[in-house]
Amino acid sequence: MVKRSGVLEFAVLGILHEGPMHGYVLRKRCNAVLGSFRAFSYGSLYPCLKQLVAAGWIAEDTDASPAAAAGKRSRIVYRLTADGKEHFQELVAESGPSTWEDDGFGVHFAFFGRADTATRLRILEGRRSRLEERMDGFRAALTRTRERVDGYTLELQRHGLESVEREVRWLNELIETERQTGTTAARTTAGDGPDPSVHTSTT
Amino acid sequence: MVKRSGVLEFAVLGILHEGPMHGYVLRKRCNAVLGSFRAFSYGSLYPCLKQLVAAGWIAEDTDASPAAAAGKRSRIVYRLTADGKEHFQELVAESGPSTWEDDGFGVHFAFFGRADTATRLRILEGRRSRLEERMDGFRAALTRTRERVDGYTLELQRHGLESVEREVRWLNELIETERQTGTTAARTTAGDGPDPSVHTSTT
DNA sequence: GTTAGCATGTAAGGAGTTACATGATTTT
DNA sequence: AAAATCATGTAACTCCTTACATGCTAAC
Repeated sequence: MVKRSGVLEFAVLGILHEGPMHGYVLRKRCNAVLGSFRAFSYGSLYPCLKQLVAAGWIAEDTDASPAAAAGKRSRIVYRLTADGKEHFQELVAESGPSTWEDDGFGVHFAFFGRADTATRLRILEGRRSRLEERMDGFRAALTRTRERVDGYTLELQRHGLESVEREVRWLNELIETERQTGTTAARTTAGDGPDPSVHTSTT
Repeated sequence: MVKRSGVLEFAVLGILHEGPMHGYVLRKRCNAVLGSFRAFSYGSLYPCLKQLVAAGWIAEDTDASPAAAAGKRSRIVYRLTADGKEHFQELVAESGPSTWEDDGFGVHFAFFGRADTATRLRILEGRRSRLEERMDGFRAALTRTRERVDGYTLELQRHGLESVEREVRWLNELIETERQTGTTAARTTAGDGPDPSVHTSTT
């Protein structure tokens, strides 16, 4: 029983908003969108797709193109179901711990355009308070160990602290923008209606 | 067969350089040293310790303190063997992929003081070239998708790029220092002789 | 006609986590 | 004597990767 869920599931549902695809292109599209944050292998993608079908979030249409018609192994085209869209909206709005992790946040953020302003604000603020905790941790470590640790550990902690501080400033800007305008930074259209983002395109 | 290796193994061997300890304090010390980069649970620590014993990198001494002498479950004190020290030196010098990962790098860096200058330089440069690849990835993504993606994805990529650039600058400084002095930033004593770093202390 | 790349999958394993079980020792 | 916390472990599960197996189709 190889259960599957989490970040890959989320990404698949997110990508499928662009329209029906079969596994192969889905993975490419996925790795293109998530860019440098995460990459998935077929070994996890295909089993994940099956799970999502079983759960009812997506449906498979065995390719109806003329080329298929024989008894051959036709390509399977996956599309989002209504339930899947709904489920995705729940996931986007979710503020569970995984969202605050580094990985999880990158992926979540990649589909931010599909959440509404209130959700976005909540997620951004959640992430920020997580980072603030980390900052405290760094600062505590820095004062605690300043004398009895070698220069490298110190350097690492300093660099870590500065990175986190930078990200907090970034989040502050985003939160500010979000508060003022609600919808300036992006074309905001939550999960209904025609796609707010890219459709599969020639690359 | 629950195999174990990698970053936890590395951390355990690193920490045990400070002196013999039993599992409980080892984990605390570990999470203290690795601070905000990584935390381990007992569920992975204890099995890992057994593996390390089986491999001969560490040895267990059933606590010889007077309190134990009865038939009770005495606390097990782990100490590094000579083989273990040797193995750790190999691991520190290792430039395998996991070292360039974010997680792996933080942990590796935390024990940098136990590697020699040449090794340190190699690792720092390896990390840097990894980051440079990532930078290229970000830049490519930024130009590729500038028009057909919503503002959030763009923001994310920009922030990501800047973070990586910052880290590259940081690495450059470290590499520079390392090249000039070899041993200014830290009290450098590679894996022999008495400990270069902290001994178990009251906290 | 054979390499390259499209397309789908499975089996085994890796590196951990959570939740649970248990018992010893110290503090209040 | 009850509560906290020290101390050691196991079982089940998570979520993904690698390596493998397979077959189709387009390009050279």
